[in-house]
Amino acid sequence: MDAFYASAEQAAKPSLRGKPVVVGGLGPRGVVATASYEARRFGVHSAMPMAQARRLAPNAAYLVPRFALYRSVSDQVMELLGRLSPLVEPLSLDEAFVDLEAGGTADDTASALEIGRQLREAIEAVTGLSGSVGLAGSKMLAKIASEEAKPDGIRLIAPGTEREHLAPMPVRTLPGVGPATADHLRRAGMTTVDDLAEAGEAELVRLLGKAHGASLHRMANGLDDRPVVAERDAKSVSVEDTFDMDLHDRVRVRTEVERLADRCVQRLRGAGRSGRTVVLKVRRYDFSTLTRSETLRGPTDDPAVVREAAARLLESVDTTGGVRLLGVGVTGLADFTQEDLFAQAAGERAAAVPPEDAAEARPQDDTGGHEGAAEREAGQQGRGNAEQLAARRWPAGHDVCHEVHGHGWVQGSGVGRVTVRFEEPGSPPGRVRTFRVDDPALRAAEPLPLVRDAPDYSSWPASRPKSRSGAGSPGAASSP
DNA sequence: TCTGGGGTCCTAAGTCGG
DNA sequence: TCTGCCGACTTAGGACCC
Repeated sequence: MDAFYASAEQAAKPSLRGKPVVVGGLGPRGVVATASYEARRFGVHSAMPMAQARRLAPNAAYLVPRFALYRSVSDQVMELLGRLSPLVEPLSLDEAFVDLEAGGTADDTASALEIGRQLREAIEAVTGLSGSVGLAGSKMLAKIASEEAKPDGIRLIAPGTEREHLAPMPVRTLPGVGPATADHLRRAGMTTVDDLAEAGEAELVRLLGKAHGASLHRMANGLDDRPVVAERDAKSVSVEDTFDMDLHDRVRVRTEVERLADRCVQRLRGAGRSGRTVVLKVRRYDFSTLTRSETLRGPTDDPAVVREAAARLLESVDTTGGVRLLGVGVTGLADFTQEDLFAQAAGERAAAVPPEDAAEARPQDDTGGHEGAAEREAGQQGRGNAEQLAARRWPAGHDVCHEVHGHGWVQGSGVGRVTVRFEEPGSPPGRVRTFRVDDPALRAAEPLPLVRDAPDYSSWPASRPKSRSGAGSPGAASSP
């Protein structure tokens, strides 16, 4: 999907269409998750610190991510992909590999292109958003093709042309080559994929190690036989928080570690899993990051056990100077717990904890990320002010409903006021009104579907529904 | 106002048991 | 019984991806 989060927000908020939109964490340490193509023209891109984005594009709309909305759109897209093949490998909410051959939906370039065209049409019709399609004989090349297709396009790398296609591209194009590896290669005089192919496997292994070197050499030669894997079990579960201000109080640090351990176990249990190794992550004031881990005798999903392991690990970490981020994770996942080993000890420990500390008693904290951390920091230290409370109750970009004015979204809040724009996906750009933050006529609302009365694709691809006007050719598909 | 959150994979060193 | 080797496992860190 193209600029997925930002595009979804533009589809949901007609007044933002054609305007720069930036989605990400809005706290002092937030980063950009997605920038719309309009915002990219100002130089804003994902992973950029939000403060820098605001300097580059001060007039863009800045919104908090709404994962519930993105997930529902993602489900719709994945459902369409599932119609093409049983082998669909999601990479994230907005990207997936599909093995068309295994699905019997395409077996040559012509049929693949036709299916790709139909898919883009279907995605646009069902979600209102544009997606790009890359077609090739391997995952690596399909991914490269889809990058080239963006935004709102389709691209095929024909069999037999792989090497010549890749040769002039920068090494960063290949999956697995990030800033560090690229720098390493550059110092060895290699900047293009062709340089890697010419260097030979032995040289790359010498430079980058066995696994990385060998796989890079194959990739550089256009060879990639990794299969599309439909279902992959998660190998770890973790939660982490970056604090708006560094934590200095050791007691506070410990409290946060225990909270994170509880949240981690909640997620673990939600997935029906247990884990054997507990990992503590600490990012210090100077951004240096260290991890400590402890392997238990058997897998557990007991909050008290994970909490205590994490607290023990914290003992071995020097936090003087301040803590910027804390994280707790569990790896070595299993589908069972070693109750015979843990039930008794954990039971004793749980009985020793005050009931309000039990995981079940925790308030839901599913907004994810540092906003939650910011609120706790402010609240716990008694520095919570009206601004933060308003931002918490009325997050920028979230849906609201007003008794008189209907559906809208929060444009901003502050000084005891919340500003709402009243519009919804199908409506023309709406009007703005301001209310008191505690106005009883105003309440939070669920996101509305981006498309109403979408055509029925339940028998696609065997037969296509009548396309709506304008969706007939890929070039005419609209890009939000 | 520098630098999120949730993951995966790889490497290397140390330990331990056979 | 002593020594060496090997493999498995644990731990920490780094790189990468979306």
